[in-house]
Amino acid sequence: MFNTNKEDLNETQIKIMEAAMAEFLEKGFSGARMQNIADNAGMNKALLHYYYRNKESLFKQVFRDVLIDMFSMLTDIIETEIDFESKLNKLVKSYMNYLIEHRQFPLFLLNEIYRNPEIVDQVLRESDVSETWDKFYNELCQSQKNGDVIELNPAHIIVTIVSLVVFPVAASNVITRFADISQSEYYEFLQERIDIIPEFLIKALLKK
Amino acid sequence: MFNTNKEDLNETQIKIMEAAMAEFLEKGFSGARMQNIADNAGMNKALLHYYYRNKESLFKQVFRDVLIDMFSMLTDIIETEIDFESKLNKLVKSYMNYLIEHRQFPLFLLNEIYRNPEIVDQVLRESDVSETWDKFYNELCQSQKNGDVIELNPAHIIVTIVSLVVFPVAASNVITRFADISQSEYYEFLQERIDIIPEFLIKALLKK
DNA sequence: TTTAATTTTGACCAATTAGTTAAATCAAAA
DNA sequence: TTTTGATTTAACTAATTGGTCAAAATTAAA
Repeated sequence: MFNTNKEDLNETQIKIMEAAMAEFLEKGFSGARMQNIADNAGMNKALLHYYYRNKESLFKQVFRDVLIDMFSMLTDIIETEIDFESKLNKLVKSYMNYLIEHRQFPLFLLNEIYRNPEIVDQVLRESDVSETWDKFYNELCQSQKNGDVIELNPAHIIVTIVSLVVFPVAASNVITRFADISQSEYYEFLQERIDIIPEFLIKALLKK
Repeated sequence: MFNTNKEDLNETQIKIMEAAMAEFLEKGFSGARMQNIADNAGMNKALLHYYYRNKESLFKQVFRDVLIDMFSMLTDIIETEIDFESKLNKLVKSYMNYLIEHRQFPLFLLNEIYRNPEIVDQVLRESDVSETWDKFYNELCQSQKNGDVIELNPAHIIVTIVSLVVFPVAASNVITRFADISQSEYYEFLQERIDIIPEFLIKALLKK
């Protein structure tokens, strides 16, 4: 998929990547400051530019890493050969769990892809994300032909699934503020959803 | 709700607000440039500061306007007295239509509230957004008591509805890139969803 | 041990950017 | 017409920020 081997990064590079990821996730590309990254990595700013030509290349690397991380587990599940209902159930549960542990990822991706399409396009093209989705798409079509899944443009079904899984995490800050609840209360709420959503989807999408 | 009367803005202020909104929606707070705003408003940068103390106050005004716009129509519909199914149907359809015409709004709000909670908090508190949601929440509870709506924590129902309505718009750039389709193809797709989603929700949430 | 290459640093630079100031212009009132 | 206050501008400032460079420190090789 990508030719980034985390193994052949030295200690300095790892510290840079950790600090850079924290900074970019929190502030986004335009809000992030190279000086902050250097400080939090415990080093001189010039050393950042020694390892990464400029802010953009450092950002690209972070973006790559986030994208890989977000889709590798997804790919693993989609590749396994089980019936559609089980796969849907496992996919949704695993992914919701994953997103709850990486709450910053969805909004980061949504945002940077919106604001920086050029930077991001090439990274996206290098990945095999779309192939993975193709496989799921085809299995969905097959399940529809088998009469297991309701008749509805499969693209709509996929967007429905993704919406229900991703949005509550991407919008967690907005929701906690609007509903005036604490982060931990909302965390509990999301935990509940891990059981509710697969059930909801299976009821709504599968013919019984 | 807010005491901003668009009527008592002079021509200059209107030009500023239009240019500022375009800039902030496209680039976000940290990516936006006062110079760009001045240029696109066809004026000197100092004039910006004559009307708005600083970038932050200008941004707040834009944020306010977006928030008001996004929730005023919502409020109108929620306030009308019709049965729950009709209200849900109308709410979802109107709002999806609205969002398709204002695609930049959802991601803008998600993002700025995440990155700038302080700036945004006071604007949020001034609004009566939460009251509006309370009314909908109560009507939902009532419909559950009447046996019209399935038993499920109403908060989960509301988040489910909002996810399905908002996410496909907020993520439109990501989805068009991942699915490798054009903006206009996705626009068609969203138009289809305006009929699909209310139907889907009513089937999933209402007892028949 | 000496030499060469790599890694790290402090000090600096150039460009950008938000914000200021004082003067000029304009409109309305006296 | 003159004066007064509001509006607009050009030129400027101070601070921030991404990026550079030459030298120092460290590590690896000879």
